[in-house]
Amino acid sequence: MSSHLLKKGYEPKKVERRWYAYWEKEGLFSGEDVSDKEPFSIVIPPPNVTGVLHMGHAHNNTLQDILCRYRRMQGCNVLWMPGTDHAGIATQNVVEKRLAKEGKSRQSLGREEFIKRVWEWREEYGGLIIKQLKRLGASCDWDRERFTMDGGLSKAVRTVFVRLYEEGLIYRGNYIINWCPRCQTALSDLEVEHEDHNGHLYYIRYPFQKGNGGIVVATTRPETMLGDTAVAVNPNDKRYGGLDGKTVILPLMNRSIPIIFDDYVDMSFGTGALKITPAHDPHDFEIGQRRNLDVVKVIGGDGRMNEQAGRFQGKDRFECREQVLEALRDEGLLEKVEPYQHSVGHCYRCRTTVEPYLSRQWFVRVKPLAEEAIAAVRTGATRIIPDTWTRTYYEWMNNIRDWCISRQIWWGHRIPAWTCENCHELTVAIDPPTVCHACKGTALVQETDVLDTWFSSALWPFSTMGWPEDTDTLKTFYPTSVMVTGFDILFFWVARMMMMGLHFMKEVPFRDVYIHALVRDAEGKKMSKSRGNVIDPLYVIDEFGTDAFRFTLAAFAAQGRDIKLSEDRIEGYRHFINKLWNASRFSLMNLSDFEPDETGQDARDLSLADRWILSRLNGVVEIVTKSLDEYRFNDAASAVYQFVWHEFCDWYLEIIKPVLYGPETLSSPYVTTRFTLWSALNETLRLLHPFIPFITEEIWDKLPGTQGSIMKAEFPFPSKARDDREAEEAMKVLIGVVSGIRNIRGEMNVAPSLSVDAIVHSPDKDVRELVERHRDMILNLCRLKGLEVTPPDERPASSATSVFGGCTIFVPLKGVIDFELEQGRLNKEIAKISKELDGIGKKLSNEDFLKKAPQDVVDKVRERGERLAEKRTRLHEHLDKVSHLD
RNA sequence: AGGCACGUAGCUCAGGGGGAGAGCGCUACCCUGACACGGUAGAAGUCACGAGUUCAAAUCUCGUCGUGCCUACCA
Repeated sequence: MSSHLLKKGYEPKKVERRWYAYWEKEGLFSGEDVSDKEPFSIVIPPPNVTGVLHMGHAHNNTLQDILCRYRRMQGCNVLWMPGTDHAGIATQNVVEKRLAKEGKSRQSLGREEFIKRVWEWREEYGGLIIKQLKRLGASCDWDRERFTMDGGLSKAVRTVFVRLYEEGLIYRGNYIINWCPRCQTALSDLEVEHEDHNGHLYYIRYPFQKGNGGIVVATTRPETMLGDTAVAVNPNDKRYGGLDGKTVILPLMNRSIPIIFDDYVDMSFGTGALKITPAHDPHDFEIGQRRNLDVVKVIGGDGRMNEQAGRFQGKDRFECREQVLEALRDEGLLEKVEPYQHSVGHCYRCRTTVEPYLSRQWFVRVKPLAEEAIAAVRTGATRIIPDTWTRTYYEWMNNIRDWCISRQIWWGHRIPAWTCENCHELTVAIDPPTVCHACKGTALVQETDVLDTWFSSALWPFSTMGWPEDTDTLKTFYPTSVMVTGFDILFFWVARMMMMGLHFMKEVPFRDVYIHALVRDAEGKKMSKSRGNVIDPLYVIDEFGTDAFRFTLAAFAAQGRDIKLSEDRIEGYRHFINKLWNASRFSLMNLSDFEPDETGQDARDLSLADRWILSRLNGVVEIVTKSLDEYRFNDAASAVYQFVWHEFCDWYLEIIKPVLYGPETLSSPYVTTRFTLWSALNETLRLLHPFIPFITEEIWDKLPGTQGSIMKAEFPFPSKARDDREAEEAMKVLIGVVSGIRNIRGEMNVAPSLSVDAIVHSPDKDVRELVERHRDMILNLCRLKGLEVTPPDERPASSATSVFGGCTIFVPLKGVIDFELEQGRLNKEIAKISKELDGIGKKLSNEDFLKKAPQDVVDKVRERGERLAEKRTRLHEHLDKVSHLD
């Protein structure tokens, strides 16, 4: 028997590198475009090219990998489509920062040169996160790696744009959009993050043009008053009756502006008078449209006041606010200032306060698209899991507003629209047109804006598969099986993929959407760089190994609850990996010369323990399979953890040691035990592989009788035929007896080195025979020197007692028994039983319970009551004896 | 302002109408020939609070309190 098969400690680093390279080399991650096998596909939520792997990615991709490896082993044709996202604003920011270090700007380079630099940057650094995903063990089909700016995907983007335009679902127009003065681009509503802000409500008097007095308006943004073109009041507001047709003088600007009546105005807010700035507020804009008001833009794209702002021109908008207030104070027009909390929008990329800004932009009319997307979930074509998110999805889809898709940046898909310099008509086309569609003129100038990055992301499930070509990949793998993602991009991405998928593929992009939780720090706070509480996944992998990390993530991935992660918790699961390693090491030591074929399968005469462990294994396989099918990763992980540690290691391995250590290697028990050990380990490894791919492959490789990668082995499947209730029931009895004896030893302070005797009384002949037949096992597990099994008989003198099932267990402790200790032990047990019996008694004496509860429940309670009562009686008897000298 | 989720052992969380569970931590003993990243045994909970439904509630309903998150065009 040799012990060099596995090293004493598991060394993840080398193992991980070796096996990942092997898997890649052997092409084990490849999906087949044409295959008879059942397809299973996932498209990866593409990380930003600028990204580095964070906990969110690690969690997200671990779950996807578990699913992919699971399905692959089940015989599916699996495609896990990988790739990255060009992340327009983020990437542009990164490259601009680098340029700044060289003393350059994107403007100084020019558009074309700048784009070239971005591509160069991408070549050099863009692959970082892909490498990191590989360290996680991600089994993506890397040969298919996509990038949202690739030629094929760009073609898909242009195709979609043109078709939507032609269908009237894309339009261009002047509207108030969210503008980031730092990024100098429009943002969609979703890209604005609202935060509560402790500001002020300023009350400003606008004097009447004629006569004395004036009207007081309230605003949080006094600088916008420079662009006011009206003051509105509610027509029902008695305070302002008779002001119709009156005008006021706009302070500081000395413009005369009308007082108008509009239902929109809330009488109860402020003074009931609302200043109207159509160019800088979405509602004001609407009112302005309705009432044909002038539009005066006073803030420029850079966040500074423009030439319309009079003497404030050139000032930053916030600086201007202070100066406007100062000026109003000087003129005595600032009536009062109140502290006021309101929410302020910030750019999700750079945190700059967003400016509502009137400009010409491109929009998608999403309502019609959203209707299809709502219906798809309602009919169950796509399931959202957990179900609670369905409501959120509907809520958002029902209230959806048009999507601003144009961005005034350079990095991205340039909008395929050309303006004719001659007739100013737009020509929209997939490929650059040579003539204007209207006047046939040839002087065409392309739109300079690019598309929102999410526009191309929305096409990801089919653009990555070759659309608009009609490819085999699409035929085989679309719709994808499941989208695994966090709720933070449910709207940004999932909803939009639904809309685009349905519209262009006429089919949902995915059957299931599994929404997982966020990974937080140990205190439940969101991990963020500024907070300094991030745990770097790569550090974790280096420190604890990928498998321990993955298993932790799976074990904590309960639906609907965020994961609070700390190093301690990962360390705990490293112990599990180590346990598996050592159990395997032990097994391999005893299987070194084992050949599965040499054991006649039919001739096997399995021991009770053998039958038990195989039956239990079947039970775990059932739980794992069912749990993974329902995306309950934590249930799967804890079931397998429980089995490996507390059944396979704690009981099975301990039970079989004497057989393996014994001299009789030709005996039937030796042969069958080795066979069972081998099959159980073999199956357990396959069961564990999706969660912890590296260590299982390493052990698999060393396990006799296995061929090729474990990735190609079959995932275990549960079978009724393998359920062995009889063996499980019998083992329950033996485990109970062993635990009873151990309990006595432990509580009575019997030194572990001391061998004692035990006596088991049972009125049940079958139980006696069972215990008798496994006396060696019990002797060994309890360190006994003798075991006697008899029908209930005279109670052995000077002994401690334990009652389990029908058995009464005695451990004679002549001379060493501490009567007080024993009494305490018995009393405690009796008290526990009595308390339970009280409850049961109450139930059984309740007429209604007996009448209305289902019969099987009544029977069960009654039976349990009898059992407990009997047990208590026996304990009482012993307590009596122990109390009256022994 | 609305909406959603969550309050179960010291900590992190499963469970979801009929016997309160796990992991970590804790206590005692043990380096027994896979593993001290280990073994054996043990202690520990008014299942947030209050009502209701029910023969029966940690579990279902309503309310209260607390904690998180999301949405929103409250000047």
